[in-house]
Amino acid sequence: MTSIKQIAQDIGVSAATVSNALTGKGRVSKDLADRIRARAEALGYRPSSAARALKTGQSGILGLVMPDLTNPLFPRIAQNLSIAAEARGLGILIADSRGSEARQTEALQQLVGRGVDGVVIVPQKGTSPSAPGLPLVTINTARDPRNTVSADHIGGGALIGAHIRELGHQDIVLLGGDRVSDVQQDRMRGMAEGLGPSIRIATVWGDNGLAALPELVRQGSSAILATSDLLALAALSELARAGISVPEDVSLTGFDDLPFAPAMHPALTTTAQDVSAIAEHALEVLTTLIAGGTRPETGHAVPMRLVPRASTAAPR
Amino acid sequence: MTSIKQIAQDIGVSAATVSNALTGKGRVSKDLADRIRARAEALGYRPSSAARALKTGQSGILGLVMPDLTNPLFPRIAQNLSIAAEARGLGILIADSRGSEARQTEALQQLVGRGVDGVVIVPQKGTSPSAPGLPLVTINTARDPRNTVSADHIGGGALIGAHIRELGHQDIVLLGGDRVSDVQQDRMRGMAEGLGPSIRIATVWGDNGLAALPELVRQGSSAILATSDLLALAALSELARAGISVPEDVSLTGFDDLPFAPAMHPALTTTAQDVSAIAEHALEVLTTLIAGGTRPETGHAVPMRLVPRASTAAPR
DNA sequence: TCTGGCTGATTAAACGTTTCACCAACGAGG
DNA sequence: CCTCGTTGGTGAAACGTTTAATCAGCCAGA
Repeated sequence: MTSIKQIAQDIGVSAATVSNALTGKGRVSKDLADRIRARAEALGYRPSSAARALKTGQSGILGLVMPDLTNPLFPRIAQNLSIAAEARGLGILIADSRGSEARQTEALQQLVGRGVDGVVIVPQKGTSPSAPGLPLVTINTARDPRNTVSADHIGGGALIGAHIRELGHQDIVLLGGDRVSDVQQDRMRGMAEGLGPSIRIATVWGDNGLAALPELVRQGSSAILATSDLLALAALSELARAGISVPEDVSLTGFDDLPFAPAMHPALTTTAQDVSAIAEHALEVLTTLIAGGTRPETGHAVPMRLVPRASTAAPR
Repeated sequence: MTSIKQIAQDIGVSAATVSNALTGKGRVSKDLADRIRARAEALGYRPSSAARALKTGQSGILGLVMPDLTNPLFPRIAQNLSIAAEARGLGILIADSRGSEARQTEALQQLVGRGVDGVVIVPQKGTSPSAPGLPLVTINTARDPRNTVSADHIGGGALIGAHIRELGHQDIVLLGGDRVSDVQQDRMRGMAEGLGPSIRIATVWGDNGLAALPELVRQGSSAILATSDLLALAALSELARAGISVPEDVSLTGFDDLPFAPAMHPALTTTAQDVSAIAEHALEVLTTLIAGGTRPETGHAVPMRLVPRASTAAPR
């Protein structure tokens, strides 16, 4: 354990001077500062984060609370957040809110107990958590009044909707997985907007919805728009079982461009979100919040991008 | 900020007594201890982790280094590790080693700089990182001499192999994605073991391998064993393009039981690993290591489980 | 009555930084 | 020669815990 006073003793100066030289804060002659830095380097000196945190009240660590790490999108958020944090010299402490809202607030408490400087949270469906006195940014959906940044789910849905409309489809099925999710609601709303008024739209949910797809296609629906890639894959399987082929008999779209989307057959038309931009913006807001800045009054929506592939075509 | 001396002052005792009462270490009368705890509770007291870390030299935080969070298995490791850590009152700081080995050692340095008590690492393919003086456990494959715990990839492969053998297949294709990966090598070895000696086995890799599949099936191969679910999905698409159907014309298996495996058509036969058991064991070893204990001389292999689904059947 | 051994609590130092107030030296301006 | 501002550096306190050493009572046994 090389400490600051080790260096001070070696060089023959006071500990305060070493601290000043290393942090560049006080007044130290150029020459002496160089010698101190050299000695620190030679000793492999690492400042004790604990001591620094104790004195300054800042730990340099941010918390990240996520509902369920098994959702394939969240790891990407975590990764990009971690990259963005590192660029700012910060660390990321993870906490899993595992389904329940109670667990979510507990996780938040845990993090403050560990002395994090701020928190990024992807809230449980339908909740808007907050912690008094703790800088906190939310990644959710524009619908959440507390939201700080999110992908533009409505815009992404509109992209899909417009794509399908331009192909000439007139009779559409919207397939959702979970009514409670704001995100999925927004995607659906966007799809409806993108499709426009003169198109017939049916909306179905979950497993019942999946089971109903073949019958809907037989009744004339020519495109199925799912609110997630996983749902689209399940739909594809359901259709295959019924002898319906994509995109010949019916077009199919997903959402999120998960790793398996291009590997499907046919490759899935979907929309991708710029997760790194989301992470970057979240951290930008969070750091200004920590520095005592003020939260932007309105959430920021990062545009999504259409990824057209083989699963969509003009109707027969 | 309620501190320990706030409580001490309120009750009229010394700070040391409060500390003793709260940690249960020194000698404090039952009655006084109760009053102190009550007051602490009322004030919403949270001990300063920084101060504690400074004094004790233990931060209560573990580091987790992973090669690439987008690999769908790693989030599950992270999640289970986070759960196991929390049960022990520890936190998890994540670091992404993003592909390069240089980045990996840098991430390790970062973590020690932040004062973690120990590290769990999933090493880059082909590397065996270590950090002097830092308790460290590795989740990799039995082949790595430094490995601490892993799924039994060989055993999992054997499970798949035996399953296929029992169905009566005689001519098999093994499909790998990446020659460098120890994990994939082990899975292949296990498959070969499970299949036994009297069966004809061809091995192909990556995109070239994928492209060769239809021809191999036409030449008589009746089962394709992939080293990952994603690869299996890609294979399924390739076969569909060639008009080959699964499992009628050829059986197909994956590895890992990712979320999309049951949603495929046909649902994919695969093997699942007990990630929570792996995480639990990793943390068990790490905590004893931190407590000054000694590392078990040999790595622990957590058995995998066969998940038979519709993508495998007897050959025609 | 003295010794010794408990019990319950206190004192003070220490962990490694940061930071504020202070100081010595020095050259310049009057 | 005195004052003043600047430069380069030191001293010491403080952040909130933990912990070893100490101490005041008190009771039991000799």
